[in-house]
Amino acid sequence: MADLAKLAGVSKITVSRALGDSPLVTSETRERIQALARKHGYKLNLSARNLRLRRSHTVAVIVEMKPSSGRTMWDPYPLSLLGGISQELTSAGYSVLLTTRHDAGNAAVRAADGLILLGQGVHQDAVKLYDRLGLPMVVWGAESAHDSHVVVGSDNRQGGASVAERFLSIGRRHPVFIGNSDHPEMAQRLHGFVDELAGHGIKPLLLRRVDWTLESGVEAVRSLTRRKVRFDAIFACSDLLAMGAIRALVELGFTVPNDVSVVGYDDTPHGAGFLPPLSTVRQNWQEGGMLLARKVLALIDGQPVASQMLPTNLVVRAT
Amino acid sequence: MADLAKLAGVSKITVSRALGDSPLVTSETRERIQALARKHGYKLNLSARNLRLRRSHTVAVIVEMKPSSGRTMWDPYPLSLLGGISQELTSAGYSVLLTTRHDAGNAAVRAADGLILLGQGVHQDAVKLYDRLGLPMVVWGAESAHDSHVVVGSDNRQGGASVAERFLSIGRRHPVFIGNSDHPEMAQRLHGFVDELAGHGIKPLLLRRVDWTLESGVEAVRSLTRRKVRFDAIFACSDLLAMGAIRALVELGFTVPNDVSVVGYDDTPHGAGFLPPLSTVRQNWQEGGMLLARKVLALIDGQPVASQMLPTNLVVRAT
DNA sequence: CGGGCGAATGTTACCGATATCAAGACATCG
DNA sequence: CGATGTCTTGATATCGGTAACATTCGCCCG
Repeated sequence: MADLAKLAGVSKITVSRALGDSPLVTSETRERIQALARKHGYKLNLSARNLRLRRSHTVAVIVEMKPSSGRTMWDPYPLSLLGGISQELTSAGYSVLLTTRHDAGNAAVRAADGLILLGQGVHQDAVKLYDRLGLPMVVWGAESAHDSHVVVGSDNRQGGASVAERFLSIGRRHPVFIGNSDHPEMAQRLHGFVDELAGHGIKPLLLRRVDWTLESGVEAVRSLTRRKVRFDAIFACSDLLAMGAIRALVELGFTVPNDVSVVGYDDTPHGAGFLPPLSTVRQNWQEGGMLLARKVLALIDGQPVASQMLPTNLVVRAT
Repeated sequence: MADLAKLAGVSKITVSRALGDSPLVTSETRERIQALARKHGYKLNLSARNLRLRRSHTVAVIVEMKPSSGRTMWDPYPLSLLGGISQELTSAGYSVLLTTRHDAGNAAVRAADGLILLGQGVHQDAVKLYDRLGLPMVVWGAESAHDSHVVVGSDNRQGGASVAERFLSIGRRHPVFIGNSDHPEMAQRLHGFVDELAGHGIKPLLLRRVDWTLESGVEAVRSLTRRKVRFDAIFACSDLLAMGAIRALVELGFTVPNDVSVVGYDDTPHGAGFLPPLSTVRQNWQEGGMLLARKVLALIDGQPVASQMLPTNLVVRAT
């Protein structure tokens, strides 16, 4: 910047102002200096600016990823969520710092202007951990009554309710829920499901499964038949679970959807390609990401921000 | 740091040295100062350090994402790749800056110490664009003879060849390839496939499909039967294509794998849950990510670095 | 006993930007 | 015509670290 100043025959500060589109400089000098900057490939030094401005223009996104192997990040938090976040933040001039949960104390994270937490649903303690940093923070997941974070998520309650509605409307009377009610988001799906059914005097069977894997779905259905339970509809908390369930059903001689209706959750492309094509509840992740980003930015800006749930919609395919 | 210095009764620089584990300070003072820092919750200011050190300790990861909607990032570049990158970089003290292709000129990207490009396979021009920044750069994808970037990818050639081998070993003689040979990675899968078959005097039918969607797979198979082509094996370049193909085959009255063998690519969890479970070629993304990270770090370090292809392996399931 | 050497710590300058306050040029006004 | 105000630009200090060079001190050795 000093060099540019010399070239333009002005002082450093004038260059700074010109490049920052400050109204304090004549439009003439501004343009002259900007042209000069372009010509010489001048690059602003972000560290210097951040140092002086005492902010980092960075939002840290903390993703829950089991480190090596295990559950990959395939299922619950697809990249489109990250895509939405990234798109929105960078277009606001912010950088996106990606970290996993395990470098919590990371200096770079602490230096961020704001935090977005993804996939912390299971670990409320993790949320508290980051809370201590005292940074503007937005969490993806389910809203819970007794804590005060800003939460963005899809309306899991409504998602569950819409499945119940569908089951009722096609005459199903013995529904089963497969999922993990300890997980806040899943618990809400369950609540929506149960409440809607309760309105019609029906109480679903709850089948608790911790894993979201295919095998888990298979096993769930097998256990149902082992216990000789009567059922005609399954609401699985993820597409993978649903696919596992269908697989087991077919193996056991049931037909889908004639004997048993099955609905999954997430609307993964692979679910759509399943045979038969899976009915499922869709969440709009891209938009969720954009919303998350906008909320942190608002918080950083000091504006009041409220939690928000995005609507979901039931995609009825062949199951 | 100045405050800490006052508290400890030493100078700033001694504090700096103590916290940086420099051998220039007595272990006694070092520990005293470190304890003091912990006690008072001292936080290093990264901007200041980066400014002084003239480096950002940051690697930018540039991801090809269609902005709004369209193909989400589900299919080709799963999060586990990012996970591997992030894990490796942060444990080396680096930050991961996530950006999409569309904020190319981004000041933060230019300030990074290194670049990792993901999903640029289709856009060789994008690679050149970033090349101009003159930063250490590593690209995920297929190695091509006529450019000089450091490339990490999975061995698509070998992947294709292994499918061919399998087809031959089970007596298939009329194989079809579905994919987009303009895409470098896919082209190599095709080459591996074709070369291996050629060794046995067989020439596969090439069915060019640009999209990696389910519908595209369906359509591909329909066009085959419309043209009354004889075929007994399909190698699809993605699991989704394969699932679409199978779906169409079943609709058209073929049985899989009796009439037609089908193999996909990527080993997605959903492919494994498909009915019937999909045979596919697996790539180890997590490891790919870690390798990418290690290579950029080595480049930043000034060490010589070579491209590297990771082995793939064929997972034979029911198709 | 003084010069020399090494270990521990300190002084000063600097990285590259921006905020604050000051100053010069020029127009307006009583 | 001098006072006042507006517009544009500049000098200086500062953000929080670290490198280079300087200093102090104790010890060894001839």
